[in-house]
Amino acid sequence: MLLTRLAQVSREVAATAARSRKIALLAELFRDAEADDVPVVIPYLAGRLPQGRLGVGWKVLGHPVPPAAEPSLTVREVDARLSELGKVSGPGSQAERARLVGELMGAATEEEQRFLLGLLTGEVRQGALDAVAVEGLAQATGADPADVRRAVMLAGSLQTVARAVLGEGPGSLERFRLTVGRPVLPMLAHSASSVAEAVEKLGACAVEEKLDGIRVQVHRDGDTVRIHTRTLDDITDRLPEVTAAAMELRGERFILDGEVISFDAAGRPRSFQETAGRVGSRTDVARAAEETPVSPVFFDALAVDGRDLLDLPFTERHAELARLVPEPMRVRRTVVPGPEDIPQAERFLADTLARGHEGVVVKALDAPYSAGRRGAAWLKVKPVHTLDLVVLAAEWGHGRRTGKLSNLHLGARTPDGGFAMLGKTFKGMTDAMLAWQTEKLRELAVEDDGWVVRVRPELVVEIAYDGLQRSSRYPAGVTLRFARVVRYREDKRPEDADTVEALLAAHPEVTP
DNA sequence: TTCCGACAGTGGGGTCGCAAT
DNA sequence: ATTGCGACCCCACTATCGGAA
Repeated sequence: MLLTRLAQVSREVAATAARSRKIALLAELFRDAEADDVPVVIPYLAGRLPQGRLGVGWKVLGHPVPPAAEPSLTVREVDARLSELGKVSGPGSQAERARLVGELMGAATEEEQRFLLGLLTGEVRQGALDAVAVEGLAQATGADPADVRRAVMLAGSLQTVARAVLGEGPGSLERFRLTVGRPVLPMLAHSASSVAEAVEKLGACAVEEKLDGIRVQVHRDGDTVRIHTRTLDDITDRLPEVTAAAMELRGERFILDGEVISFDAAGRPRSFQETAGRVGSRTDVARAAEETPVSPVFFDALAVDGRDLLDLPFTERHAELARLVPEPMRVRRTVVPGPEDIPQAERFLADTLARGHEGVVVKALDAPYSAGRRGAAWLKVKPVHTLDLVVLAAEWGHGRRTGKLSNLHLGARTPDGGFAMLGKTFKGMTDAMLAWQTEKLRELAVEDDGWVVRVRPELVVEIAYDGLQRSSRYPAGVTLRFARVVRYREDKRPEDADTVEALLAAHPEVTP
């Protein structure tokens, strides 16, 4: 298959908002793909490279190359060239990668160049990723979309399933079963603004502590342990303590879901930054493990003794978990029979926060494990802080925000009468707010370099955030975690905004 | 007809590791 | 030795489509 076909379909898919039309376009393309094209066409259409990331970013791609007049590249040829590119390493590798990319781009037409650029930078933005590809696959083969989706979740990979179903038909989907040793996409949670709201929604539920660490899926098959992240990357080699812990458990074959986190000597959780730094360390794991040991804390069992538990209600899965995993290695929880017991749930949240954790996850007792879904059966509740800050500048948006001032630079007052930038946010604003702030900030503009528009510090905005973290980037030595806009405060003047001093006082656990 | 679940888009900060300087 | 870049952790929120109620 020619790359130009893919690039055309991608453009058409991006041009339509209707999901049904996107699906039909992908289905038509899948039907035309040859068997050997499939392992490439599928990930490309889902906006991914089969090789994963290649170490090619905006810097390497920064030099435009004159496009070819006629399309000639095949999908498989592109894939082969990118595989070569991925193998380049060592001194001089960056220049060599740039050369290879330039060569490839030179063979591509303008439309193909745009498509490749999106692929290489992970920004295809055609409004069709995995979910639409799954539907398209079902339509192309006559399979039940639910069966295709389930197979993808269990295989942890779209292309494996695509190859099977396009080559052998819907019957092949049956062989994708939960298998110890093969990672499954984890179930995710929605947010709720209070435990009361969450319990009202779910009824009988478990309220569990939410640890601020790294999500892990631990597989043990006899003497073999494998540890995967939320995106199914294998991080076994970085976490010897977790492997050891899994070997201590009273089971030979299982899949557990949990969080890995570092506790200090007093048993208090270390900051996310410390845990993440440890889990990210690959070079001297033994030393990292000594300095910042981590512990696995489990909250679900997907398989035990090779038995698939996914469709069992949470109550039963948890009973299996409790049989296998001793209490200290399980997440703390309380079972809440119904809305009349909301005070119990609230006490549990308060207690969890007092012990230094992030919040709670409220889980319906009767819900199955919805692998790969952001199911409504799990609701996270975290405390939200708010501040009144001053807009110091704003950045021009991209994509659907092109032409709008989007990303706000936020400042808190300093003792000298100035402002210290605490971070940025583009979250929480509606289209109406986006339009309003674009107008307003243009009136206040003092400088526009085409990227950042600096403004007179006069506009006050209420910002919600999850907490403070240390920062080497910002002048106060701290930055807001997950800042988002709540509303503009036109009733407030900049001198009414919050101060850095007050912010630091409100978060004594974080020192700049 | 209205509601709501699922999904994509829009990017945020930090840390690590590698290559370049 | 330091700096810059890319990958990959954590993540909130809104808009939109299309099926469910």
